[in-house]
Amino acid sequence: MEKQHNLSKNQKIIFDLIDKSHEPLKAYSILFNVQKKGINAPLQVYRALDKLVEIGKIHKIESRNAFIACQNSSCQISKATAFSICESCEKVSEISNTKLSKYLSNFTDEAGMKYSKYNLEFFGLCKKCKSKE
Amino acid sequence: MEKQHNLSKNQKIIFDLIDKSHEPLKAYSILFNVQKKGINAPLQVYRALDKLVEIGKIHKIESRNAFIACQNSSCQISKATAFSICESCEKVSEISNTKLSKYLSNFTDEAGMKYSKYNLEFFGLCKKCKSKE
DNA sequence: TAACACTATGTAATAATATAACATTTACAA
DNA sequence: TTGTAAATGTTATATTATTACATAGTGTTA
Ligand SMILES: [Zn+2]
Ligand SMILES: [Zn+2]
Ligand SMILES: [Zn+2]
Ligand SMILES: [Zn+2]
Repeated sequence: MEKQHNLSKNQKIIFDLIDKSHEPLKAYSILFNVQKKGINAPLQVYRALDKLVEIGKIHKIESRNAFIACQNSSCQISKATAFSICESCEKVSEISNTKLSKYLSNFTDEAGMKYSKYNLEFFGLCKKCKSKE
Repeated sequence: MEKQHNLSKNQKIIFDLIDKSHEPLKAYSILFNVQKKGINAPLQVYRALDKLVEIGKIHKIESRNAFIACQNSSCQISKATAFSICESCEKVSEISNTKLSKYLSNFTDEAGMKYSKYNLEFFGLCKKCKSKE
């Protein structure tokens, strides 16, 4: 049984916006979009984003400073994330590949260090962009 | 035979600083440190950083907005990078593990997409910080 | 040499991303 | 109902990164 996180008002507004979007959203673009709903300041956005990331409802695409909704229902805590990023159209997809996540979650370095978390970003051309070349 | 990149004046100053550092450096901390050498503006730093990243002499730690020298002589182009990051002391090391890099370089997703580049960041506690717990 | 292309530099202004500090309110369990 | 943690509201500010434009150096080739 997964822990149920009841989103607060601001968290819900911001999550809904990200979830409906088909592309990663940046914090200030989120801010702009929710101003009609009474969210006026960057900090209100960042606080909601922090919480949503913490509980795994969204992920931050570090190389883009942007946020997407988790596309992988089982990934309630964002400790093991992998994404594919098209360098042409900037389409981002979350990769959910059991073998990959097992491989990385069990990865141990030379010094015997085991990691509690990872983030992997793959870059290339998506199908669409590849066919246009 | 690897292509020899003769660094320009600014590139050399900034690379030397990063290379001597035992921790990732942020752009504005670099700027502060090279002002005595005649580099006065953010853009001069960012231009040198961009070039150094492009030729693989340094890497950007995306989750930290910071830069470290490549610790892996064979990685002249930064298309396949992996790092371990201590969440307590912020120590960062570049991982050079042939199996891992082969696994990731050959990774193909469900849709058959192959990637030309990846960046992986592992998080956890380094040896030192673990023993202090 | 002269013409050209390319890379790098210098400088000012500004855009984009993110956090600090403080006051108040809400949710909810002991 | 009282204590505590979480969330909110607001202002100001810090940090990270780029645009725009002018100039200078480097190397190649006609
Ligand atoms: Zn996810
Ligand atoms: Zn694409
Ligand atoms: Zn490297
Ligand atoms: Zn540590």
